[in-house]
Amino acid sequence: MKFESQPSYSLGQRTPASREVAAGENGGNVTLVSQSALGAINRGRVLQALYDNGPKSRADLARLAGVNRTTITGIVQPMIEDQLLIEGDASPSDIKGGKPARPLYFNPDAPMLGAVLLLPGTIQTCLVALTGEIKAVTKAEFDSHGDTEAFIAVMTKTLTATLSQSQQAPFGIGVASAGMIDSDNGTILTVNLAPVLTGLPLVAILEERFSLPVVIDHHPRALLVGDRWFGPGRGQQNFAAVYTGEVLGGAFFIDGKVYRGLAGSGGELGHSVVQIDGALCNCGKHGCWETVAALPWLRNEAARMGLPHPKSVTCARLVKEADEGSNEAEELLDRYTRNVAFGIVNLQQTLSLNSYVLHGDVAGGGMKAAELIRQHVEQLVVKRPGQEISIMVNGIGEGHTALRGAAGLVLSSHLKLVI
Amino acid sequence: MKFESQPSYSLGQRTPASREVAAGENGGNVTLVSQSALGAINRGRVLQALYDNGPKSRADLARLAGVNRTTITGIVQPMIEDQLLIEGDASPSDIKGGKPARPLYFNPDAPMLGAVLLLPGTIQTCLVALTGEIKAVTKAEFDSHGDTEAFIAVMTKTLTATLSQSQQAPFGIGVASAGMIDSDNGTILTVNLAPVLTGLPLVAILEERFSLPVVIDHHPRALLVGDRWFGPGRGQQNFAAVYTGEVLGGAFFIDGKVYRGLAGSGGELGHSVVQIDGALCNCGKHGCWETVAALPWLRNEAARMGLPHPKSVTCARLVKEADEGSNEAEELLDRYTRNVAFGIVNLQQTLSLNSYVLHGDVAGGGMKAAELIRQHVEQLVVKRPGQEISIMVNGIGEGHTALRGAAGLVLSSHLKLVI
DNA sequence: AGCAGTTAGTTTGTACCTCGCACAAACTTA
DNA sequence: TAAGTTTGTGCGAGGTACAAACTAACTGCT
Repeated sequence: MKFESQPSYSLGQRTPASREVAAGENGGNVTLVSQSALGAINRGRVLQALYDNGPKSRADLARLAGVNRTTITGIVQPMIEDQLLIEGDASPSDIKGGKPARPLYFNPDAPMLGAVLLLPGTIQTCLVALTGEIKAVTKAEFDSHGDTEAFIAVMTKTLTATLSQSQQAPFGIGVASAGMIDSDNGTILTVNLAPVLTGLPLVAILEERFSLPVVIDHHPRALLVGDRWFGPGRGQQNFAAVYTGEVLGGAFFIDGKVYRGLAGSGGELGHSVVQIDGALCNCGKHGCWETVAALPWLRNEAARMGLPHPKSVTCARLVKEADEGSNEAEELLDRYTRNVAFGIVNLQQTLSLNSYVLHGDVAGGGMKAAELIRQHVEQLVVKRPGQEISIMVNGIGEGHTALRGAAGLVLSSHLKLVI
Repeated sequence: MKFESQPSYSLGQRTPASREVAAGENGGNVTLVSQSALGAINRGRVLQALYDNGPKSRADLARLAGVNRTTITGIVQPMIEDQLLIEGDASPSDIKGGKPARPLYFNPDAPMLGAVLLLPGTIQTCLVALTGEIKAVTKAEFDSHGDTEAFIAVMTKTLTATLSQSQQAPFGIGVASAGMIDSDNGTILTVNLAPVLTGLPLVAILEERFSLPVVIDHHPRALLVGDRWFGPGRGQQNFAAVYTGEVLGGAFFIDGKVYRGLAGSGGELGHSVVQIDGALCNCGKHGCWETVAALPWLRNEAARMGLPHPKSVTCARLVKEADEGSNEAEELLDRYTRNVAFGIVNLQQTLSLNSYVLHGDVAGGGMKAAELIRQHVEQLVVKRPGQEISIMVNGIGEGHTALRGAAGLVLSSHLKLVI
């Protein structure tokens, strides 16, 4: 009676409406932790430790988690029987002798994760393996100003095309979307340039059509999660993802949890002020970070300085031209990275996360841009003894990071990592 | 065998070294939650719900926490027998009839909390009742540049004088200190103007002398905790405390937890940049928030504008003079509050906490200053539907809020609110 | 006055979780 | 071959929350 279609250890519901349970808050302000919740939490933590640290024996996991070996056995055994985990070949013994350990890791044939990237006019879907490998990519376009039914039809068709390429059903579907997202309620609030999506309860729709758990979050947060599970943020407990491009955005991983803020806001860094009464921003205010560290500023400055083809200037191009000996490019790159640094400095002074992963245009500048930014940040931040700031780059094709992040959203909610 | 000198439900150890347990991290990155920890967590949450919501019956608590009534009974009964809680008189029945509820609340005769406020040259100690009432205040001075042993002697004497005024031992001792504090290790890193404190492992010292659990944190964080337990932040899950004066500082309460950042840094808002290449700051950088929203700026501007007695200008005085009809005061007040607002705006864009409690000079300006700041923030922040920002003032004598906060630190760690 | 209906709090039994102990299995070293 | 070491597994103990069923106490209707 241990193995029905539902695994006995119930990592995450396969049914819809898991969202309400996950939310927890029931009008009051505190919620007690029940036994079963505790079990789910601990099972999730074991899996996360396994994921972050690579194949590990039961004994290692016990040491890592600071618990009894028997506890790990109890947690892990049903997962092995359920084919989620597999036992590797015995690794050589310790130098002092002893029974050789049997490392555990995720079964390569375990279910994958469904991922959707939703940008104005385009849908991209794929399957992501637990290793981060991306498979069965399907792309489609939709009319941003069209009919809701039409959009849902395209969405369903695209996702079906992807999902049908796998034997077994995925653990769930993660959606990364541009615009303002209410991740608590699973609805898209507004997307500039794609009015058809306004107010769409996408999670409910997809859960109903595919009978799988569905999660949604906005684009920068997906990048963050992608970093956490499959990128430079793997295994880290505190870091921020920073996106630069036509707009600026960010998201934070704090104390092992994605920070969402109230109603999923938070991380709207582009419109923090770095220049009181500075240049006018798209948002109607003055001196936003976005006015000095996004691509429009870069194009403007390139034009002002007389650089060639200022309209298509990017960080990557500046780095290349600077390497080829252009002083103007070098100078502009320095000012650009310094301006980007100010936003990171303010983040550092506020949250002191110490680690930052760059995405978008500035990530195109690679290690050179990252190093310049790091130097500027170091200069502009108040030093604390023993504090080291690291700036990393996620240079993977941007769509892929977001897709992996969408998959990571599923992983996070499936592993019940949020208490 | 249920009631030894130790209560059977073990809310927090009375012995030292509880700190190591609380820290949890054991080299690895995840730690499983054990049953007993779960019990402590839930007991803490019940007490917190009780504290935040005032006297409540078992049934109400169960509804509030979303658990079974029997669970609440099980949690609450030993505490009643242990005299921590008491059962009030039966309150009138529901309109539909039914057995009248017996509200529970904290026993007024329950142990108190020891509190210490440590500023350069002065020590202040007191006892704080669970109601927030402050008793047995003792003050002393010490030589900031003197001998460590001498300081410890003064400290011990002062604290002893306070503690001896209570029949029963307090739950623990909380210390709020100026300067840079490593709250994880319980040591003072550095205090400008008081070199004698540099590197002092104060928590270990006090735990050894008084055999009580001791916690320490820095001043802004104590203000935050004071707000959370005894001030306008009571019952809130997300808010920030902002301190203005000769310097600026802040601290955050995020998702029901005090945010500390790595090694207890975080919240160093004074040196976030609001004016790229702006005025030179004490810290050696340019355009820090502190250069436009702290008292030195205010004095400077007052002098520049020819206001009377510019060296002693405060927010409180500006409000008074503005109310008496001074246009210059009105104008300067507006600019001052606008400058303060920028820091809050950046915080809001980053963390989206929505609630802010003011302390220090600007709190002296009372509701008028708060309302001005609120208006500026509203204007400068990117609006999100349904989002309302509130600016509150904690006008209690500043020392008292910090002392209550120090006591609140004990309460937080005693109630094991951090998972 | 008596009874049904409603709510509060308790008793009892059940299920779940982690832990410590003891033990078999498997390997190294001497 | 014997001793030492490490891994992984039963088993019982202790702690925790929950559901069902019960008693207590009050309201309102007849």
